[in-house]
Amino acid sequence: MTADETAVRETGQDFIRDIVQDDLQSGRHTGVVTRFPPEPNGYLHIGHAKSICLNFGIAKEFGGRCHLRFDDTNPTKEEQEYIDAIQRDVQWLGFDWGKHLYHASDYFETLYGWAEHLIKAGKAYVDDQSQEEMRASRGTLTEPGRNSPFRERSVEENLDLLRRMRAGEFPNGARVLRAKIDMSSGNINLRDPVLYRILHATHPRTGTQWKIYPSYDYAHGQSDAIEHITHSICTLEFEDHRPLYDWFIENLPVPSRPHQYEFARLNMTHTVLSKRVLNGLVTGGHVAGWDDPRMPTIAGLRRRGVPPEAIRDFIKRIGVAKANSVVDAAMFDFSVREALNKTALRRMAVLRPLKVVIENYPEGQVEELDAANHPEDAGAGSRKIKFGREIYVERDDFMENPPKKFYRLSPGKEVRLRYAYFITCREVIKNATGEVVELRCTYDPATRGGNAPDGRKVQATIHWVSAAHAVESEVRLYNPLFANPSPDAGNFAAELSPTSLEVIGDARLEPALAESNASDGVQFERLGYFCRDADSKPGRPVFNRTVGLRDTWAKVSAGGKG
RNA sequence: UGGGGAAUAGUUCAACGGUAGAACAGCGGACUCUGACUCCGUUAAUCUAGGUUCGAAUCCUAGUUCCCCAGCCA
Repeated sequence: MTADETAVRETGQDFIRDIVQDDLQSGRHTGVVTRFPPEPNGYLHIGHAKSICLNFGIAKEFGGRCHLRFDDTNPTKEEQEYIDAIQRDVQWLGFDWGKHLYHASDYFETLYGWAEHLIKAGKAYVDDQSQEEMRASRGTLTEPGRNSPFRERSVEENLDLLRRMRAGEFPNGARVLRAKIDMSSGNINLRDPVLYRILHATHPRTGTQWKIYPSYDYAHGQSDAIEHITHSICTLEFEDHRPLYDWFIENLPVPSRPHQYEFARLNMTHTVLSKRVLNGLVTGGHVAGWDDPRMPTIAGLRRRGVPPEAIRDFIKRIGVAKANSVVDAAMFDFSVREALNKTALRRMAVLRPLKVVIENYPEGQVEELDAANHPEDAGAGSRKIKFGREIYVERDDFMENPPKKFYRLSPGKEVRLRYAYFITCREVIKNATGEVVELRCTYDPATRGGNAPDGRKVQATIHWVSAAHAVESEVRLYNPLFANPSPDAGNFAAELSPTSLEVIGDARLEPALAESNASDGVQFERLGYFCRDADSKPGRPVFNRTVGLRDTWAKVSAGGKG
């Protein structure tokens, strides 16, 4: 290998980019054209994001282009709603197909013409066998299939039959057009695959114009060729379709010679990335819709507050290879936190309020304190927060009988109220059942703003909101849909986690949060990243937890090592 | 008993015959007006057995394990 080649190699990040690079370098292609080819039969999910980032990413990196092409060859499953949602999601992810929006249905006439071409070449025939007969004669994984009794029809008869199929003369399932390849092939895809089936259905784009529809295998590669796709990138399960892909390309007068490459699809712990299951979750009412924030759909992640750059970063981190794998969901959370940490403004919110009365603070007095919007970014500015005699703190930030490593509030202990004062817990008030309902504390006026002139330190800083000014809010805490890291997709309903959604009805927010209208993520200090949900009503905002902050204390306390 | 693929730290990827490296997770520490962030340190891997070679994760042979394929779905 020359030094020059070594230098080039270093920019390759995965085996597909290596192939693209080699093809460009060797002159096999002068430019790169890829495509993202969704079937509009469901919403896009994080697994599709991998393919989207790969296809659009490669096009961008190598100065080529990427088409968005709907693989709309099965009108019984496809809907306009999905077509619209897919475009919205790809755009939101940050990719632009420009004017290159296509549909396999754009090529129906050309594909049909090529079907007649195959018949005339003696390479396709109309089969009258029933579905059951075809299955029976296809053979098994270990036994070869048998030729159809209709395999040797004349060109004239085949042409006539195909034309009558197109004209709608036959009912669904009566006949199919098959390629004449090899019924004894070890590769079942080559045992005379179906090219066209009769489907009396309404297509979102072509309406009732067509009575026959091409199969995936017959449509996909030819669509690639028509669009001059150079690298047709798909997932592993299509690996043994490649010989068929190539067979069509070699036997048809196509305008270009695309090549198919396969990579391993994404799998993640605690979720299921299968359109069938996701569809089942929606139609079965297990979730609130395709954009339920617990869903791994792009729409769901967006509603949960995940920024598109976090998804792109995650996809970049997991890489591309041919080995099946399951990515730890913690890796996704990391990308989300990393993206949000940079941009999310800091705010204070108390999820589970515990009232605190500051006994030595003048009754009726209110003052304004400065709070940074982003401690690591002075450019984000600051805001005023109101402080008064009665405040709320987080119930989790108080323990009557704390273990040794509990730094927060407990009887006699002094802590800092973020951006405000040091307070010391003097008294614990309980109700009849023994539940702590209020804390009586004192504050040190000299610590205004959060620093003690005498230099004394406190172990903890806790968040708070002014009771008189706080806005009551609903906060939705999301946890994985499946507690099981590898749920059984075949039995997904039984696998659903009962704690995937926890709704808090009486959270208290600092007023600045009620004013926020944008969907930008905010950090509730010490709690996590949240975003305002569209269900918000005037005076009663609703927030979704996008992801919690890393919580070392939770780990320590859960381990009983306190 | 068919065809097509894949095996490297707990996880996901690198290493393209020449020192097995990163990220996430874990563990320990520093810093801190977020038990966050950041920083530092650290645990931890080539499926097995042969062979070729000065040298093998990489090449060869034989195994093992896992995944995909028998839709008129994609």
